[in-house]
Amino acid sequence: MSKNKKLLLIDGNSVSFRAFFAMHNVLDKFVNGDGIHTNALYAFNNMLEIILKDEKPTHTLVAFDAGKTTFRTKMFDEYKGTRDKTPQELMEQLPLIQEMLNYRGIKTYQLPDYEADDIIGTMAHKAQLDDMDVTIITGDRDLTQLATDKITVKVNVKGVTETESYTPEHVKEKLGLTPKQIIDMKGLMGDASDHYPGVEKVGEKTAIKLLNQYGSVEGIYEHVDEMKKSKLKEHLINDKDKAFLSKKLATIDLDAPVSLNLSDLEYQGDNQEQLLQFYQKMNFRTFLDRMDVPQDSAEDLKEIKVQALDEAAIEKIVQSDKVHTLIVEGFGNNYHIDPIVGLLISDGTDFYGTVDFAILENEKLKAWLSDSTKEKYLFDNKATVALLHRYGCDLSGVTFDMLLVAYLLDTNDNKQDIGLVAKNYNINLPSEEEFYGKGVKKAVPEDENVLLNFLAQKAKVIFDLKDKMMAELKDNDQDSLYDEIELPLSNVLAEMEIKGITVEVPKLKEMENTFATKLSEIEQKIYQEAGKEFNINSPKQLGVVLFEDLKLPVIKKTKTGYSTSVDVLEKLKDKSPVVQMVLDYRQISKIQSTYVVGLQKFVQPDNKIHTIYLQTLTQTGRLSSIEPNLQNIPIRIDEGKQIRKAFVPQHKDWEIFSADYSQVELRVLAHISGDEHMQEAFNEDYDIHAHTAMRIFGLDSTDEVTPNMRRQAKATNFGIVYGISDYGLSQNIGISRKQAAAFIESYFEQYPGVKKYMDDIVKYARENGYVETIMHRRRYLPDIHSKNFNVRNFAQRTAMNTPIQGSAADIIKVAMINMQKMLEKEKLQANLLLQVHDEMIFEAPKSEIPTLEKLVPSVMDSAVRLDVPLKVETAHGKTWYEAK
DNA sequence: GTGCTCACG
DNA sequence: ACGTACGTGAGCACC
Repeated sequence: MSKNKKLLLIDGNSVSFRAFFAMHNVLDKFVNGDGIHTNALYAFNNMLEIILKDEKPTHTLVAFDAGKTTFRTKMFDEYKGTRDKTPQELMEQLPLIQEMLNYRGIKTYQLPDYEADDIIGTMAHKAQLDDMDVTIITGDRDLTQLATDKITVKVNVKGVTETESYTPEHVKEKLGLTPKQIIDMKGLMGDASDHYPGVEKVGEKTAIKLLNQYGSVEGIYEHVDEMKKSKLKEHLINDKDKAFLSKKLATIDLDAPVSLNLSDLEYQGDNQEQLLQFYQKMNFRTFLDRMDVPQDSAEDLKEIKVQALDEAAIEKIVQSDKVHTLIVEGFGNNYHIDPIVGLLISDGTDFYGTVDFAILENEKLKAWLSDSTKEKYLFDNKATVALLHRYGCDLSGVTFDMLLVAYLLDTNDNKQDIGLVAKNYNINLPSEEEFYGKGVKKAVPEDENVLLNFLAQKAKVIFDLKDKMMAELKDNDQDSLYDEIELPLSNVLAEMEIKGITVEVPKLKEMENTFATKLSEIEQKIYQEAGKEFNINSPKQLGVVLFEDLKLPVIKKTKTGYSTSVDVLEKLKDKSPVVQMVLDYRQISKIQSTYVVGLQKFVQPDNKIHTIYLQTLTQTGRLSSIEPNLQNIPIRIDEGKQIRKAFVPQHKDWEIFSADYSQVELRVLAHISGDEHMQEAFNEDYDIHAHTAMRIFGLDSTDEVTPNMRRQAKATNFGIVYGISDYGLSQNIGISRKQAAAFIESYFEQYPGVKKYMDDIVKYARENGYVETIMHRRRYLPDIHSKNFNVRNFAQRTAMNTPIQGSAADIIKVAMINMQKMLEKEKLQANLLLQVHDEMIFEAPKSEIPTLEKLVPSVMDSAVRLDVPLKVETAHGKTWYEAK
């Protein structure tokens, strides 16, 4: 009857579930005035707005599951038996979601004894008979069996705002099956998450193969007798009943006793008034903003009156006892060189701003900035300190750095953007990109009032969110991580960056010439061998030469062609002389472009490189270093290591001094796992890798350990820290997967505490949604609940690794802060210049080296108290090269 | 802008 | 059966 009618069907339970876990990391931020969590509600509504806009349905229905028992549990009482309980924080939101849907003019429905799937199947079927187009939105793939020419099934991917569309063509492309055959596939393979069995040893691959041959479960069993004798045939025969039962369980009912007519589903559109009240009750600012209704002006950020930051204003500021928020706005991402564009100071009531930096020469303002009794809030202390330093100002008295707090609360808030943080709290402040534009359009607004108003908005947001964020920090037991580690560290890092490390450019120039000659030599040889000239740096062109012209065997492929990575080339070394040449070329070319040439671009007129440490980026709590990255200067191969000869102390008669923690991650593991054998090894200061080798190879003494055994044990220790898999270990040390699995088993037998830690931490992550370090640094792991095997496994390995890597990061951060204090206290001239995850690099007068050799290890090994000792090794020399 | 490769811990 | 080591940044080719 109607070509242009369109029905939108949503699986309420599965989408709510996904919405909940997609925003699980912000669970505590989304709480309304009544203490009810609203994260799933928020994400669900966000998705709904996008879907309604895209689909423009005329009819809508959201189906929910009615209860625990269904006709399926009657057929098979373990159906969905082992499924985790729905979290309480989600349970309380389900009625709210239904309420909101009502206000949005969308019908909701549930039916005793039936799942949402069956309601959707039935209504989709009805609508199809009526010639309507149907779109189904769901969080899980079970519904894809419903796809037809008229019915499209869209499955949420990555959260809920993106979907993957399943049409019959798409199913064919992905699986090589028709949608209906998905039921047969599930019958054969079963479903782990719904907890019903299929045929033993039959997974997706086998199921698809069988169905391509025989069409359906019925078809398979008609021909099962004709199959060749095989394990598969045996399993099929043994599990015939299971296959048919599972197929039934997997089949969505298209004729459930649903008491709805299509006309009941007509989309009504929003009830503005009720929806408005509802959003207000839920504190949904973003949605209120979109509703285009007048708002409470007290909360409105749109216009803030900014007064001039002049001498009169400064007088008021310095006289005041109030806390002030300070915005020093840089433009560009390198605050060591890019310009400052604006300055704003506010006590929350008055906002004083200027774009004229002569004001920073004002002595009263200078004194106020450096006065530690004058309390200040800001966003990004390190950047602010660095910017002000360039104008001869010191900064002190900062107690709230919103950047650091946001990152500690959730390591995913690592975009260094105040607008993005504000959005997490439902406050509509433009992001840097939204305000300044991006790409070629990126620019400071011509009208300075526009800019100052933006800065005022930032200041206001900082005031508005400070209490809430600090309270969250306390709830998470992270206040001392912030007060005692991250905030003091930001000052230490600022000092290190500002100080910079001296580089001898002539030394780099000299290397550049040497390597250039070497490169062109190898280049010519490669061309000769290959019989043609080509770009060796192009993996594509290189692939053609190696695998087509020279016909070398293809070991690995990438998405786009042949892989030419080191591990592939290593295996092809003896097949053709050109392979070794390419390896040599690659090595030198990397050193040349990234380091010899690359680093020179960063040397400033003071002959120094000033890197930027990102303190709020990594998921584990480590630092990272950019522009340039000084944490990956070559050391493993000698040609590369030469680069370090260009890094020198800033004065004659000074030296570079370095100190690193020995096996800090394994010591952390020994501590947090409490494993007796591993702790003993460290307490007795044994060679840990040899000791591990002795244990896993069942030897009586470390004297029997061969170098190869030690090497393998070392790799296993690393693997353990990374959240081991037999495959990963086998690849790394070139043994079979079986052998690797045996190593791991033996390892866990010898170190049962480690095994227990691995099991417990994954369980902890599942129950709490996050893991934490010894200093309570948190990392949320929503993927721990993923249905996807790979995604879930990755999250599990992360759960194992993060507390280890993160605690090691905590430890060195404490050591850096203590070290800086100690240098000051002892009035040493030595400067802390660099940090490379487990080591600190200093420059110091030669005369101070003996002092440092005692002092630095003692500060580092006493940074925290673990159940095993920390061990520190030091070295020094004229250049960084010699300090190792 | 994305993918590949490779430098570090 | 699935396809894997953990955490980063930068240069180059190619679209």
